[in-house]
Amino acid sequence: MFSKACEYGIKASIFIAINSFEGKRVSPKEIAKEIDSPQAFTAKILQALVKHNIVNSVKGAYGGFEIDKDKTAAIKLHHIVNAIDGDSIYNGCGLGLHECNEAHPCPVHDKFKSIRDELKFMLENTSLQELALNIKSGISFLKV
Amino acid sequence: MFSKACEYGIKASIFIAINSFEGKRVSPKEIAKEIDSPQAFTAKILQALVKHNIVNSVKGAYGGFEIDKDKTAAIKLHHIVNAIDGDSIYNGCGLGLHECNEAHPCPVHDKFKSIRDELKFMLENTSLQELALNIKSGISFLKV
DNA sequence: TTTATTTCGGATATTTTTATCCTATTTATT
DNA sequence: AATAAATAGGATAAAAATATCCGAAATAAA
Repeated sequence: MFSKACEYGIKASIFIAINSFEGKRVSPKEIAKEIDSPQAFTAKILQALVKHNIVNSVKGAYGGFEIDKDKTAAIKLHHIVNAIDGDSIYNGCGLGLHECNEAHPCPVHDKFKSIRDELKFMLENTSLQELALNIKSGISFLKV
Repeated sequence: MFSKACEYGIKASIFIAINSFEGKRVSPKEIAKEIDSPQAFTAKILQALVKHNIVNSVKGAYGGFEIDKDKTAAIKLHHIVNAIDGDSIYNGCGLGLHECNEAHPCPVHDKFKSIRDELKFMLENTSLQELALNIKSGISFLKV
């Protein structure tokens, strides 16, 4: 579904959000430990998230990664997914046709339509805030 | 969503089915041309489909690949997808957790639930026969 | 039995994804 | 100004996915 990079990116964003609620910045090391991912690779993904203005980074001593508290409700899953994997999951053709639409559909175009739409809706309407709150309250988990 | 190999496998199966309706066997060369895929790689995928009893192969002169006419209605997309990609698309965790279920859900477990279920249902209830008939009648397309 | 045709399957190559390492740069503190 | 602590980013490595090549084996027809 998602690439590894994207999975790490989503989980990292959630962990950063949780800490930002409490005014804490976190390092790639802490993040990687908490989401069970390779540290250096995670750092690279964080760079991408910073470039896409999803995550904010502060260099130097006492620096780290953070997310503006007031932005977590506005940041939706699709922002993160788009930044890392692009939009092909819900916009691309299920069978890889270059041109696939109502007028020229691939064999599974119609079968996939509602699935793709539901996926897109979910990604566009799920906020980082709610995911972070669910982790915080022990409703869901970032690893194992 | 699916791997390239799986995309090719689905399209190849459809093309073979169409030809089998007319009692014709097809070669990797014809298949690759018709579904716009690399020939040798497609041949490898066909071997996998043969091993999984989805496609039948006949060696030697006048040989080629075919699918038992009477099996196309029973062959569902999930048979092909499972043979090539496994079941992780609809059974695996969306964020790659090793253990992800109602009791220990990942952050998107619930959000994905209906999407995964719908995808699974679709794959289990879409037959090769209907996909092949749609291609045959010009309703859908295998390439471009 | 020979020949032509065709799939099978092992070896290899290429590309993409995933992952690691090291140095440069930035910044707060002393 | 010096130092220590961080991220940034380029170079490289490893693994997986995608793709190609070629000889072996099987089979129908001549």
